[in-house]
Amino acid sequence: MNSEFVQKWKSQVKKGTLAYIVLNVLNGNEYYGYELIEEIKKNTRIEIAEGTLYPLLNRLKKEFLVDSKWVEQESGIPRKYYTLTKEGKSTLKGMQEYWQHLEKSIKRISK
Amino acid sequence: MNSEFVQKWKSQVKKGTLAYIVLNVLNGNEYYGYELIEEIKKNTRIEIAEGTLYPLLNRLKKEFLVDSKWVEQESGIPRKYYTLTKEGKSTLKGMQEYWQHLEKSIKRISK
DNA sequence: ACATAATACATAGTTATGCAATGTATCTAG
DNA sequence: CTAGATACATTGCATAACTATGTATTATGT
Repeated sequence: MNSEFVQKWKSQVKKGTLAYIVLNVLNGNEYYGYELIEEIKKNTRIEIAEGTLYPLLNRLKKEFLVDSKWVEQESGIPRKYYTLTKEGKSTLKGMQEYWQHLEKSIKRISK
Repeated sequence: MNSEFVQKWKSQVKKGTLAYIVLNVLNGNEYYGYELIEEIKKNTRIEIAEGTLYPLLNRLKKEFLVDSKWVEQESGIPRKYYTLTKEGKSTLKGMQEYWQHLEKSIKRISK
C-alpha cells in the first residue's frame, strides 16, 4: 500500500493547506498560537507541529495578512493573539475561490 | 489583495495535489506525459510545467505506483505511456480517503 | 525553402515550507 | 519535586514546484 509515500504526500498537501486553514480559522475569531493548534486538531484531526505553526504565523504577519498582540495573563506565560487584517480577509476570499475551483476539478477527474 | 502571496500559495497547493491529480487521471486510462499535461489543463485549468511533470512521473515510477512503456509512432517521436499499477491503485484509495476528509474539514472551518 | 510553433522527452539549480529537534519559561498534578 | 502540559521561538534538513535549458521530430505558414 506504500504508506510511506502516502505519509510524505500528506505532508506535501499540508504545505498548501495549512496557511489556508489557519486564515479560515482566524476569520471571525482571534486565537493565540498554541490554541490554534488545539482548535485545528479538534476540528480537522490535522496535527500541526509548533515548529510549523510559529514560522507560518510570522510569515503571515510579514505579509500583513494577520496582526498580533501580546496579552498578559493573571498567571502564566503571556499569549500572542492573532487576528485577520482587512488585507488578510480579501486575500482569503481569493484563496477560497481557488480552493473551490480545485475541489470541483478534482471531483470531476476522480471517478 | 496581496496577489503575490496568493500566487505562491497556489504553487504550494499544487505541490500536494499534482501527484493526486495525476494518479486520479491515470486511474482507468493510460496517457503519455505530454498528453497528461493537456488532459489536466483541459479538465482542471491547472497548468503543469514539463519540468514539473516528468520528475513527478519518475518519482511515481520509482515508488512503483505507475509503470511506463515506450510506444513507437508511425511518424514522430516515440511516446512513453504511463499506467497505474496495483500498488498505485491501492495507494490512490488511501489518498482519496484523506482528501475527502480534508475537504470536509475545510468546509467545516470556512464559514 | 526556411523559420516558427507544436510535440515529446529530460535535467540542473533555485526557492519555499513542513517537521524534527532543541531551547526557554511557567504552571499544575501526582 | 518531578513530569507533563502550556506557550513561545529558532535551526537545519528534506521535499518538490518552477524556471531555464537542452535534444529531437513533425507540421504550418510565408
